[in-house]
Amino acid sequence: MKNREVRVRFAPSPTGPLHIGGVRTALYNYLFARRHGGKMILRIEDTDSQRFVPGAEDYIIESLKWCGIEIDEGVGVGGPHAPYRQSERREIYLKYARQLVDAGWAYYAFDTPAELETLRQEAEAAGRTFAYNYEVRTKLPTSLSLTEAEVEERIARGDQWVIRFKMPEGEIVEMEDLIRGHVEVNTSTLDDKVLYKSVDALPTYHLANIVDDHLMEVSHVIRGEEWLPSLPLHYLLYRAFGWQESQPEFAHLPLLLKPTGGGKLSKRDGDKMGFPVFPLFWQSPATGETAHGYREDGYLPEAFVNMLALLGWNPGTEQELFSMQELIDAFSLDRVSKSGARFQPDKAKWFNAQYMHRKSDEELAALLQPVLREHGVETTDALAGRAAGIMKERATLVGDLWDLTSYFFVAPAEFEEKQTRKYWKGDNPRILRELREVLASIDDFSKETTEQIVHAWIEQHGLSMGQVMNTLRLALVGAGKGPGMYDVTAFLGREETLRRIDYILANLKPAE
RNA sequence: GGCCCAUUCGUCUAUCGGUUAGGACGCAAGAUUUUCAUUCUUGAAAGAGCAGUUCGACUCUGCUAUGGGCUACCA
Repeated sequence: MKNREVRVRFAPSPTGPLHIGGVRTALYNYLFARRHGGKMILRIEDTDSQRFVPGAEDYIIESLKWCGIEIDEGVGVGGPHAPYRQSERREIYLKYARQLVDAGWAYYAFDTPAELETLRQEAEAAGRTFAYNYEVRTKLPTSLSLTEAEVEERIARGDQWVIRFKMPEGEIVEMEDLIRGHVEVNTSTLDDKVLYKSVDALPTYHLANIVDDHLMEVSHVIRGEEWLPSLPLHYLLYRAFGWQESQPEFAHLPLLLKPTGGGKLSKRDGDKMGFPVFPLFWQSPATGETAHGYREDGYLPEAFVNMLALLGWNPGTEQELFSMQELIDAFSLDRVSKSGARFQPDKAKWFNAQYMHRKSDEELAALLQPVLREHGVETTDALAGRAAGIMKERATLVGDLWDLTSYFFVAPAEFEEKQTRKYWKGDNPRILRELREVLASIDDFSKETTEQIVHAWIEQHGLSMGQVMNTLRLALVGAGKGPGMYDVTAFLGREETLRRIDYILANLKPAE
């Protein structure tokens, strides 16, 4: 299928919050679509009525929106192939399942769980692995072993049934994966997967997925590696339907692994090691259980997306910081790696810090204002931006901004003990009193002028720079933190600077 | 157990038969410094093992080992 319109889909199941692995899959689909001028489809695969979780769909949509992953077609935006929620497409699938039965590619099965269990135990007793395949299907009540009349009767009287794919025996399926290359599998090692179930009148993933991808004219299926084992089934389904001509190309993405130990990344890892595995905060409607999200934990979406993009893909250059547009321009499936990528929380922080450092004062004001309000501080955007701008180099997460800038807005009422012990002793209070008079005489309280005058005064009196500056820092900040002192004095202005000095002189007893 | 996929510094990765195996995170040391950071410099740190192909393998092939995924009327 050369030169056909690129149409990709992200097709999550609404069984809970979207995991960052899922976000990455969505991102790669999006980048691929945009890179090739194609369409990005969002399809909700809610064919498991048992595992449906209310709110999960909204969560998915909001997560993608936060990341800047735009949907061209699908749930929430509509499109020519609507509906895009599989539960709303249920009447479509039975027809296709029956088509397969009629063509001899599938069959009705009436077996009960008990019957299956008996066979499973027999197999185990004989030391064989149980699989529902060519060997066992003839031993069970199916449309292959029953007469047509019997089948019709069972269906008519309301027996539960499923339609299973009749997996061929001893055939080599040859497949091509855009990331992994040539893969082949012997069908004898596969089993007869359920395609449709009468209990809830819904298809299983395999059927719904193939039918919808075909109907929605999907050109490339980009999904997680956990789907690789079912690729032969999917190939066979395209063949059974006679859709080989329009069969999409496949790309199976490497998995995201735990930071330490083995296995896929899971929610528990995040809780245990203190980093989010979800893009947004989540609260389970059933248990009330909550989970951290990158957004609420103070990560910027650009940083989050940048970090995720580089987990399993690289541009082949040494560039590490990418805007979404740069990612789109550089993205290519053949630079996606084959092996699983271990998630690294430290790197996520590093990326965020890089983006924090690059924010303008205006952008920072928008980030800081809500935090300030939370702490009861009312100030202008200009001031908030200026304070954040002075301190942004020290920030990793958005939330760091409060601790970094609070003293610009709130005068210290208490003084850090360590700093007090170190600097509020000996001659220092007296020196500060003298410094107060120097400062009081300065008309132009700009950073440069103040620095010039104070430094000259320090030199003239043969004082220690460290002693004077840190004592002043204690007075103005209340602790041993903050930017250069003249940033603080200039921001505070003369009146507030003097007020804070008077306060410490009047209220803090020198240490001994 | 069976099937499939994978395997370069601790981690993410570059290398597409010939390189002093490069970069980044993290770590260590140093410089800067008025606190805390930032920044800069430097350093330690890798081709799973064994065969084979080849003049020459990290790169190709096979086996082994290890890791991972799948093995539901879940996706």
